[in-house]
Amino acid sequence: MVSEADGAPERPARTSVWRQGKSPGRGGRKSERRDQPEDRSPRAAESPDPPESAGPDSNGSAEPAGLGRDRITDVSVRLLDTEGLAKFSMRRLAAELGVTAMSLYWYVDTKDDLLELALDDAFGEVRVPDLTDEDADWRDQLRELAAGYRTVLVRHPWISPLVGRYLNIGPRSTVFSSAVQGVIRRTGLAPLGLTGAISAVFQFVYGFGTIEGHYVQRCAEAGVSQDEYYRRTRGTAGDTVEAMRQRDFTFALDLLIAGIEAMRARE
Amino acid sequence: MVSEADGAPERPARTSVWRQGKSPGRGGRKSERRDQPEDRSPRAAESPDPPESAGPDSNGSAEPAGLGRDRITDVSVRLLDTEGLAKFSMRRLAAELGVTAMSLYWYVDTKDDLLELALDDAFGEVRVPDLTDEDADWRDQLRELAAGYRTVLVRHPWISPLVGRYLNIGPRSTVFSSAVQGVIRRTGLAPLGLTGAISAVFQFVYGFGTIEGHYVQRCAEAGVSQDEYYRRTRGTAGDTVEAMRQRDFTFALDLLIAGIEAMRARE
DNA sequence: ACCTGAACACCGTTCAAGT
DNA sequence: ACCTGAACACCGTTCAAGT
Repeated sequence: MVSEADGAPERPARTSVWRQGKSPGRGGRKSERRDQPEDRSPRAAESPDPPESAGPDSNGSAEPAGLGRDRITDVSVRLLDTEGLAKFSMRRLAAELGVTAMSLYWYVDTKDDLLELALDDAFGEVRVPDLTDEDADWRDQLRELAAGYRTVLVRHPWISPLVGRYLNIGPRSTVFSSAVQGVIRRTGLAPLGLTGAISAVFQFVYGFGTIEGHYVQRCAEAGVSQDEYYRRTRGTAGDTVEAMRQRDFTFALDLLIAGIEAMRARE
Repeated sequence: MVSEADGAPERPARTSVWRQGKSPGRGGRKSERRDQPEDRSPRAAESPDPPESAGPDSNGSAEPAGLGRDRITDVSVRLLDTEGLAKFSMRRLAAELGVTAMSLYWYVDTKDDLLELALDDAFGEVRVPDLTDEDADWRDQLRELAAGYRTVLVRHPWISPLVGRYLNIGPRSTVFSSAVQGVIRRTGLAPLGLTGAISAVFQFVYGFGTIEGHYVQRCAEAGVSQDEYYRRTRGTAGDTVEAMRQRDFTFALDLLIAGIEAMRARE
């Protein structure tokens, strides 16, 4: 929502994963895909849906060491972290879970749905500032949110290409997006400038975190420190990579904040 | 270089495609991959390399309607535009060229190399301003370059995920990067702020163009206008999507320029 | 010099079937 | 309710061989 990149999805983005809180959903045998909003009610199909045996909250301690959507999502995130998006496959994940690939399709309609779940989990890691605190400086809150987003992008490099692939309307993504809007609203910019300012700031953080994560990953794969890698590709040494990067990030964020203040004063 | 997104490459980024101007390169039977810079001189292998029969400039009109790296690259770009990155395969491309997939490997070592070539071609479409013109306002030149980058990102949505995948040191990419640096240098910012300012501006444009391209693509796939799509997903109508977007882009760019001026005055 | 056929080790997903 | 085996239609890439 805030920024994105493309991995060229095969089918138009849908929102099906989020149709029901977290209960595993049947795929429906024929996968009738329509873009009409609300074309299938939560459990309207002809098949006998699960009777929700453990009461309204389906994840007590009742999960009998089985799969479950939560466990599948957790292991997906771990696998994506360690092996990367390119090597992530349903078969590989299933093997990790000690099960065949086809079992996964009971909990998830497609691989894309699974990735949406993992992505939303990752967004849950971004700490959001308390927007009801009227004494807090919006600049500090903006810096906190930007830093948090950057950190997550670097910690989970696979999220960058996914951010643009889906609509990102999962619960945790929504919390993040709302926080972004909330912080920018506190700047005192005129309403017409809000979305532009959101773009300016968070597209920047997205791009910055994306290269940074990529760089870190490349170094790890090459078995080389960031400074060593830099020395090899750029030649000149001098400062440490992390120091240069932190300086650039801070400078750019200060630039954006100064820009916001200038625009606010302009109207 | 200026910004990137990740499609999770399988192997560490190399620079092999650019080792020789544009002559097709043999793969080398065993593909000895080392990261040492300059570990293989242009033509030092044991295999008998092509004798460059048509003189130093290999592409006169001597291409006998065969493949050739240029034609392969051109068709790749066209295919990527029409069918997207996900559906782009060596087999599909070969079919388009009326040849088997394996033929391509005579001209290109890997699919990644091919994508690097296509990406560089796309960067060649960005018009760069005349940086030697001292009378020109850097703000105008910045706006021109930003608009050009945005346009290319939207016209070729597949480049977004590739920008981060490779080093982008092809000839056309290099021209673009140099122009970016040149424009920012003209702002009068102190040297330490230059890279940060480049980040702020071009990561923003990258992110902005990426969502925009994605949105356009999604609408096209759904066979629906942008405004119709917006109405369906957001509900409220009012302004046209293109108008809102242009307003946001302009506002954000103005914000960034104001930010640059503020930072310049600060030192 | 250029191109191919056959093969290897993978994919995501469906379907009918098991318990 | 949950899981599987077999199958379909794909991948990128290698290798030995053709002309």
